[in-house]
Amino acid sequence: MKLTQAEWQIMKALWKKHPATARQIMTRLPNGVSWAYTTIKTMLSRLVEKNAVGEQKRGNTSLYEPLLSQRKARLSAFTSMLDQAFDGATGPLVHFLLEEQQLTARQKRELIEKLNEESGK
Amino acid sequence: MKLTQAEWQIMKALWKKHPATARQIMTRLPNGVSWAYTTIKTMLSRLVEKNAVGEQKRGNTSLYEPLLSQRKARLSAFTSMLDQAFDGATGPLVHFLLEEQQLTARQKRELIEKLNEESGK
DNA sequence: AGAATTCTACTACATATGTCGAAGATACCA
DNA sequence: TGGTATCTTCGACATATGTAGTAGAATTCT
Repeated sequence: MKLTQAEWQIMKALWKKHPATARQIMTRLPNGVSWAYTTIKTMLSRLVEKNAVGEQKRGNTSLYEPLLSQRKARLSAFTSMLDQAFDGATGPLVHFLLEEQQLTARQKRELIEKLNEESGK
Repeated sequence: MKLTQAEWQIMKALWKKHPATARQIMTRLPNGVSWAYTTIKTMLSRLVEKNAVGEQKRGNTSLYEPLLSQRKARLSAFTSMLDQAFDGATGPLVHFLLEEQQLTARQKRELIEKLNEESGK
């Protein structure tokens, strides 16, 4: 389930708290993003189509709920980036993470800790 | 410089060896991908537009050359994924990498080694 | 009840992306 | 030198994506 950029915005707002109305989602969008109400409705419809979001009506208003978890969305974003740019190989990615200073010293330390924890169990 | 999926295919073929003609690129595409010659030309034109690829004519034939390095392309793919799906925070990504078994035991070991090397210097 | 507000369902439209085909210019081979 | 293969340039078309307007139904306020 690959989300587009705009869809990510909607999903993030929805993951924060749900179920939620389109109106609520609108208020939760990041500052830079100011979409028309109908734009949000359109995005939601498309997400419902894709089964990434569920919709139930309460009165004349729709309540939306994520069907796609953030974890899965992330996994999908990650693996598709990995396939695309690193031919699916985590090896080069790891190399890249280290070489490109994508990790701060602190993160590296934490990473080491976690890795050690894991190898310990 | 964000590349689309199709553009990645072309770039990968071009990175392998360059300069290269459209025809050569065609033969280097992965097995699954069998685009018409003109499709490849179209992709190349668009990449030239974007300054990701340079073009020089030799006779009536164009020679193409990457202007965008694989490193930069990867960096861009990575950071845009990171921004999109992990709000730009490597912390959650690292967590994710470990939790989701995205790394094999061997990779984790290597990672530890590298991290240690680094912290040592 | 009538007006104002808010929703939904549709439609629309621009730009991006994936994929070519056609037509004319070039190059190469018998 | 004529034919055949190959290139290039343009244009085209479908689907995806971003963004929103309109019209009519439902709800709410006064």
